[in-house]
Amino acid sequence: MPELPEVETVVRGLRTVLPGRRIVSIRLGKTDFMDDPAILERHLPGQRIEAVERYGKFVLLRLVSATKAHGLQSDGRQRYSLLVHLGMTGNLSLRPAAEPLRPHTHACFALDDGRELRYTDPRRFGRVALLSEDALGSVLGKLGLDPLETSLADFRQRFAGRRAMVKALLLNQSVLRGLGNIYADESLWRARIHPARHASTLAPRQVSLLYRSIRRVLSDAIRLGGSSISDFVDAGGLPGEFQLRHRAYGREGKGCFRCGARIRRILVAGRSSHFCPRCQRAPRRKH
DNA sequence: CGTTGAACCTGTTTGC
DNA sequence: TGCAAACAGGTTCAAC
Repeated sequence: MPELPEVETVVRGLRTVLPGRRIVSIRLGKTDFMDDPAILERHLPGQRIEAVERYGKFVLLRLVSATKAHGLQSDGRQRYSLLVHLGMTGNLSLRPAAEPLRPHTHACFALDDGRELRYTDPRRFGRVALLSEDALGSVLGKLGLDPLETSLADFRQRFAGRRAMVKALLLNQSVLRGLGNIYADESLWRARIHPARHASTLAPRQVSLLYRSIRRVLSDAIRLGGSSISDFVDAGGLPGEFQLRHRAYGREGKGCFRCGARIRRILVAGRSSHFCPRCQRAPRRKH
């Protein structure tokens, strides 16, 4: 579910409500996917949410201790950020505190306005962590470029000399941050590049087409509120609409929107990869 | 470096 | 119908 456009959609929804709110108490369910639940319980109550940000596929709540009169950590205590990764099935939503919990709700953060920020995640592939500035920096520092905030020149540089298959590179968060299986396939379809092409064999023209395709696909998807394949909903519970615009992902056996050939699905980099065998020519086999 | 497969965990869909 | 296998938006680690 959650790739860059879905996470951005969630963040935008949270941003309309959370900044300025104080976390008054928390309740945790299963905690095996959290870095350190005890730290959450000890330090989260009493924090005020200053800002909501997205970094790649991570949601970031910037916090400041609400016990101090002016919000500045004048006592020299650490500033914390709550880091949330939605994994495959994670969901953040804002609900009235009195509303019954949905199944698989593993964290409830009660706010000072009577609402709760709730984290739900059936598979528990997500991540929840309360991190100091330093710890946060070391997590985010491993990530690559944000495709929407990157120049063509920098994008090129990231691909230069890489022999890996282009699909593997697009999914690698230390190269680009935010793409996942859906948007990698959609971008490659748009750029007419086969997922198993080795990056170093792409012509400069193709690299720039890929760059533009990624940005177009991601910004269109953000505009439509992300893709809802089976269960993605935004912070208010509404589904996205970009799944109606998918051209490759999930369309195995159906006609290519450009040429009519049947979309195929193969395994590349260990992931299902959907592509048009006519528009996206297979790389010449090295012998 | 790059690739592959397994692992983490639960729910849904597909196939015999 | 029923049950097992396959599959799912992600990431990490070991082994080669």
